[in-house]
Amino acid sequence: MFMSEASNSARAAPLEVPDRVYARFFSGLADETRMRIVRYLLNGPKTVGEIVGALAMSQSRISNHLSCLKWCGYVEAERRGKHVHYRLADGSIADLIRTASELVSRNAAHIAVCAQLDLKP
Amino acid sequence: MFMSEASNSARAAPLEVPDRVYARFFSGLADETRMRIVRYLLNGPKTVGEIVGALAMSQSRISNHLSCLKWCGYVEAERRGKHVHYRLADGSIADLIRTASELVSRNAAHIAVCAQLDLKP
DNA sequence: TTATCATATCATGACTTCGTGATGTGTCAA
DNA sequence: TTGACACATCACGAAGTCATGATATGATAA
Repeated sequence: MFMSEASNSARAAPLEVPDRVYARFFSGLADETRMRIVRYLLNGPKTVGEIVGALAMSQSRISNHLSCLKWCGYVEAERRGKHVHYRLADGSIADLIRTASELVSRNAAHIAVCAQLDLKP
Repeated sequence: MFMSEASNSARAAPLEVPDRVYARFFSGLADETRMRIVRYLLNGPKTVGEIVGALAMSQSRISNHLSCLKWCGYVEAERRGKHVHYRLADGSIADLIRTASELVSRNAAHIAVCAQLDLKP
């Protein structure tokens, strides 16, 4: 069927997820715009227009990033009439942010200086 | 002083961390090589040489990524003689990976197909 | 010292990602 | 239907990231 994967064994084993997929997943949050969207959605579901207004960014920009976030499973979309409502796909996404907060706040100033990944300072 | 930031108020407020810094932080895990290193370090501290051997990658490649991970606060280094031992900087990094695991495994196949972020399928 | 092992840093080219502006799709009301 | 509104998609140029190979640094032993 559609997108099967290692479904030959009797019981669904812990399903070894390749590191490449983990990296892709985290790259969903590795962008300022997407991070702002996700954190804005912590306040509850919002339409695209609301997000565009709140973040003061172009519609195509927001829409592009939303599609990226949706693909990675961070958000879910639901059409209601002319509007599309986006919400965080799972409560544990907030946990993810929270855990990161603790780690980040310990050396935020340090990380902030890093303009490029290869050229840290 | 060096790298001050919003340190004018009497009490250290929750220290509003800009989204740009969160994004930078997560970009530390947004690379397959770095993810492999981090997950390998879940087994305990390792020297650079051990990591190079285990992941079968060039020394400069590993070293570059380690310095990136160190900068973002994922790992800490300690020199002992000729060797440098790297370890995860904090126990909650394992939590981060664990939380992500649950989210990822729900649609690993979906994420895996995403070859490029903008060009999803 | 000098040689050697272990690790770090750097410049370069290939590749990826981002934002923008233009255009496409879907929905509803008139 | 047509028009207008809300959103999605696309191509392109600018900027960022990665792996590589060469070179630099640090530590120990001879």
